[in-house]
Amino acid sequence: MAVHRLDLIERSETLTAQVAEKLREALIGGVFAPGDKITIRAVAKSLGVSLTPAREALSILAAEGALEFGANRTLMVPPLSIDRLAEITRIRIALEGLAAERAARLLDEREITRIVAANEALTRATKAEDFKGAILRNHEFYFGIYRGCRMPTLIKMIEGLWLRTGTYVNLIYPAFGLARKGIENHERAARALKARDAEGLRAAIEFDIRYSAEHLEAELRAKQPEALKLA
Amino acid sequence: MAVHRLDLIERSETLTAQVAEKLREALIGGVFAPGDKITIRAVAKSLGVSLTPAREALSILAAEGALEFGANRTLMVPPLSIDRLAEITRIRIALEGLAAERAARLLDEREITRIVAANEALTRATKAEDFKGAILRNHEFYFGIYRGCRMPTLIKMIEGLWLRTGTYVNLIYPAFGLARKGIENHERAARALKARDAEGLRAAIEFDIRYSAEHLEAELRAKQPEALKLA
DNA sequence: TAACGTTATGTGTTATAACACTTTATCGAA
DNA sequence: TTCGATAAAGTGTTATAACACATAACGTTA
Repeated sequence: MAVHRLDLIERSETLTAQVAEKLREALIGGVFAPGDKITIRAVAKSLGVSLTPAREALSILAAEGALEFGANRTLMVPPLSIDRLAEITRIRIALEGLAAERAARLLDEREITRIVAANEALTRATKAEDFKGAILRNHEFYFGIYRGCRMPTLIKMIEGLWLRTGTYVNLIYPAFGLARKGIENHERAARALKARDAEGLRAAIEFDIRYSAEHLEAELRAKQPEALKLA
Repeated sequence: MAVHRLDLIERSETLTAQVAEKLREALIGGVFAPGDKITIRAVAKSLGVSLTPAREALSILAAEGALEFGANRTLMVPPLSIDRLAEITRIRIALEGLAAERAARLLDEREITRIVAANEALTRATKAEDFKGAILRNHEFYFGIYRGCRMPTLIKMIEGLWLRTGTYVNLIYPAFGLARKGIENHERAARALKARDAEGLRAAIEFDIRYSAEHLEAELRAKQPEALKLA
């Protein structure tokens, strides 16, 4: 048999997967407000698909925890209570600390330089008050590190957690992004990374998670004290 | 208005949710073998529902990581490679350690006595070689503890992790359950729990996770050395 | 005007049909 | 018998229709 090595035909993703991805983007992009009800038909119509893939995508997002069921089986963007933020923060510290520690040991030089570059781009974007860009760079920086741990299940779980706070991060980033402390935290992480200091990187990441969570919590208390009562 | 206090009508769960639950039970019950292909129509027919809820339930299970996509969008019960087991074990230690530590501080006396009772029932079932019962008691014991941490998101994540190894635990339990060491581990956890020794409980749980993972790994290497190569 | 019943609209749920693609079975030719 | 083409069955994907239930709008009545 003549063995010509050909690239595989790329199979376009299913509509369900595309809808789910669009919804994730909208969620971290701040398109929805916390507490917004999301209906199947609205999603289907706005993306030009039938009910079937829209509904399936929504139930996937719900399974991932990015959406939640409200009364009467309606779906909504979950509001973030103080308690829930505290819980997510604890889990993030455990999981992202683990990922960071292992990544420090496994990342190769090329990846490290790319991550450091993402961090510099983040600093520039923040100073230029380009918040959309900063959020993207921030994601690149963190997940550039996490991908280094070579634990795909772990990475997927961390992504799920980020999705839950994504809406809020978007809401408060302007105030938070300008804080000098945030940039310092990233610098510390970048230094530990370059030195391959696993414990140091873990500490820096954990500190940054805690720091930004405190910032977000303060913002929550200020802007919507009723978050204390919400589920 | 005559205010007669009536119980609320119980709304039966959707077919989708019921199918998903049945599948989870089958997965931890050892009905499927790792690598088995699962088709939408087979699930639909065997449970007497149409394609729609069957398909939706399957995609939820896939989102939870309990099922995986194989070639050509087929769904299958994910085989457990040594690497993947190692990854899951690391995550479990991080997450279940966190849950146990907080639970030791928050559980009340009534819950603790119920957990200890579940452990005693587990020991009895193991000695009587009632493996089905032992697996159930084991679940009760662990999640009795974890529920005490009052972190619903965390608990759901841990449940997802258990689902991934469920099939295998079922396969190897007879050999594992009889190990005296396993019972000792549980006893140590129960003692720490009664003493409200958070650090001790975390250590006991972490040790038991590591111990049973080693046991499972040895079994994997013995029974199916090809697991090393599988994804 | 306020409370209530009625109708209309919106919404989640489920079944079914149609389509494209893959896998298996079948069968004829070398 | 074996290889390869063709037919058949299987399978995932998607759209649509029908149904039950919830909510909103509307008008009627006291």
